[in-house]
Amino acid sequence: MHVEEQIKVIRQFNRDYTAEIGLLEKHVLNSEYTFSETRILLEVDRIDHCTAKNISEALNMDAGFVSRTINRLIKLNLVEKLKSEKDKRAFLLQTTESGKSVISELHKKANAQIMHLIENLSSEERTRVLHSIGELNTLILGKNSNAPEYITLRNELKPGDVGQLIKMHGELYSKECGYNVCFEGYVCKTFYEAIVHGNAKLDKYWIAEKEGVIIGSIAVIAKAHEACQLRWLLVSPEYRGIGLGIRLFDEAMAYATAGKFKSIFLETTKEQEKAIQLYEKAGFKQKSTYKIDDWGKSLTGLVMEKLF
Amino acid sequence: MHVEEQIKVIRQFNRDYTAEIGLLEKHVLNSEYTFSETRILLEVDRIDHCTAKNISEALNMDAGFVSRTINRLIKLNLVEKLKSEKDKRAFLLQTTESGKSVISELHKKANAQIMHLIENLSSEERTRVLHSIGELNTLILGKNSNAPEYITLRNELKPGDVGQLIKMHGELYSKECGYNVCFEGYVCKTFYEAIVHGNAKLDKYWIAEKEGVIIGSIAVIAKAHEACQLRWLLVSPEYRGIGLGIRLFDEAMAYATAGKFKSIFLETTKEQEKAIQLYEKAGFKQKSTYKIDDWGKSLTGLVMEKLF
DNA sequence: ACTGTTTAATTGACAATATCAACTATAATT
DNA sequence: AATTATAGTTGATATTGTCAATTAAACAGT
Repeated sequence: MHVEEQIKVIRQFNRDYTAEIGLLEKHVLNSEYTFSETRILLEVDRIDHCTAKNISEALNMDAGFVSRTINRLIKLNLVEKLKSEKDKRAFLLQTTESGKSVISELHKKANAQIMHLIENLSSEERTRVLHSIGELNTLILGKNSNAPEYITLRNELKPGDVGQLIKMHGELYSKECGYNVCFEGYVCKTFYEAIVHGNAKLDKYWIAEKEGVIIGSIAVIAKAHEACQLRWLLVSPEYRGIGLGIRLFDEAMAYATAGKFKSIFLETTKEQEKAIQLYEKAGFKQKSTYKIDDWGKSLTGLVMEKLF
Repeated sequence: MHVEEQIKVIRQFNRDYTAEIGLLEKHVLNSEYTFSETRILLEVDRIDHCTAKNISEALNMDAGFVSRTINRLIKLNLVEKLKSEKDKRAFLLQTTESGKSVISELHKKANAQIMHLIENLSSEERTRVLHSIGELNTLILGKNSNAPEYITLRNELKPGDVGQLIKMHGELYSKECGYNVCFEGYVCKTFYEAIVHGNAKLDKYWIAEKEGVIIGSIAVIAKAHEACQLRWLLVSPEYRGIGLGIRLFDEAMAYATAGKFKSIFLETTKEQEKAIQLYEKAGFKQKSTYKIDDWGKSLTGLVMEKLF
């Protein structure tokens, strides 16, 4: 799609979305108070130690208009002014009890509106909505919410997970290492063997998710002679540098060393210097190497092992 | 995430997004004409055989206000009224030459604004933006733009495609047929064999995409004795019923019968009655069956063949 | 063809919101 | 202490939103 087309699509969306949200807002704010009165009331409640300045900035409103409207709200007994100790020019604003009850009604109404918007969506579709919102938040609004607390780990594989992990491997190693589609085919083989011929009781997978989207993975797969293999350690580029890789690695190693296995090994390539450093720091030793020639460039495969 | 949290996230996004777009609009419409004048002018231009009624509906404006504003635009020589032949109460509105040039400037400004918004994004990130917008368009705004003209077919496999196709197979057959993760593992094997051990010259893949997102697939894979196998026919549920499956199938069959092969076969299960009908209509005959027991339920595999 | 009912557009009156500039009291800076 | 900046207020005015009444044409039913 050309840039011109992209811009057209975005502009159309902006028109439609703001129209839709505008309608919702209109309905919600359509109370016995005026539109601006309610907006300001909500803002006074939202902001702690709120001043008139805060409001005119937050809502992009003229200071004079805000001043007048606040004084109207005070007459209506929804808001009260407290003297600010720090700055005798300014007042601290807060909602009265009666204001709070008005607000609570408004929030109920607004929540009901949004609920109505998504009530016919399946939980899977709601996840898609939230993911898309997260994408636009980061990409368009420049808001990052990669806080670790939103990232969850789970152990069961859901339908589609395997494909998603293969996809991520394919895309990532193509972009960062220049591997071709043969590599992705090879990853398919590793998953096929683990899923279809693996040991359901001993094999363990960790999927790191944010808002329902996979952003990282690792697994411990049982092998002969009480050994196990560490596989598919992966963290999406956008989520690196927040300790997610270490977290996944630690989880996997904790399980591997918990008594069920006597050793662990992994396969990587000489290229992955940073990863090799991590593995060596954790006690892995380089054991053997082999040639890889069909991933688009000549590589040296590396087997690393740690005995418990 | 709880529904309450989801609603909170959505409401926050709505506030932020409308604020952002509002700012853009403000900047764009900040010309020598008033906000409403420009909005109405743009609408007159956008709508063919436009009447005042159309505008007050499209922009959700009071009919009286629209009437006054249009008459002002006429005085400014940006818009002109033509008598409507059909309805002598109404007038047809259209922009004058001078109106058109004003509009063209506005569009330039608006496009530049959006360009500015996305100029620092990589093409991959822009695709993510458009995909998210598409998602919100369907899920929130209820807009379906599944018109066939937006769907493109391509033949090369890009990094991540294989994983995405496996993911789609895993999710789809889990949802629609109740297959377990073993099925997804089996799909991995089929891709592994085709990608790593396939015949790059004879094998051919078709990927159906919409806005950069895969929505369907099919492939013809060369086999021994000048036979070939039809594989991975898949159409996302949201895009069924628009002939995409047939389109993919026809493409694949056209290639298979073009001289390079003497026969084609495919594997499916007895369960897939609709698909089997399609294949039989195209001349495939049921050839043999086999048992499948590890996909979460007992199934009868079916091989179908067509000789050319 | 006549009648009552809608409908597109207009107009008047007025309310709500937006914008600007002037002004007061206080804070911050030098 | 003088200057400059800031929070809030007030007045004037422009723009936008809302409602009800009016006109002329269209429409539906008899």
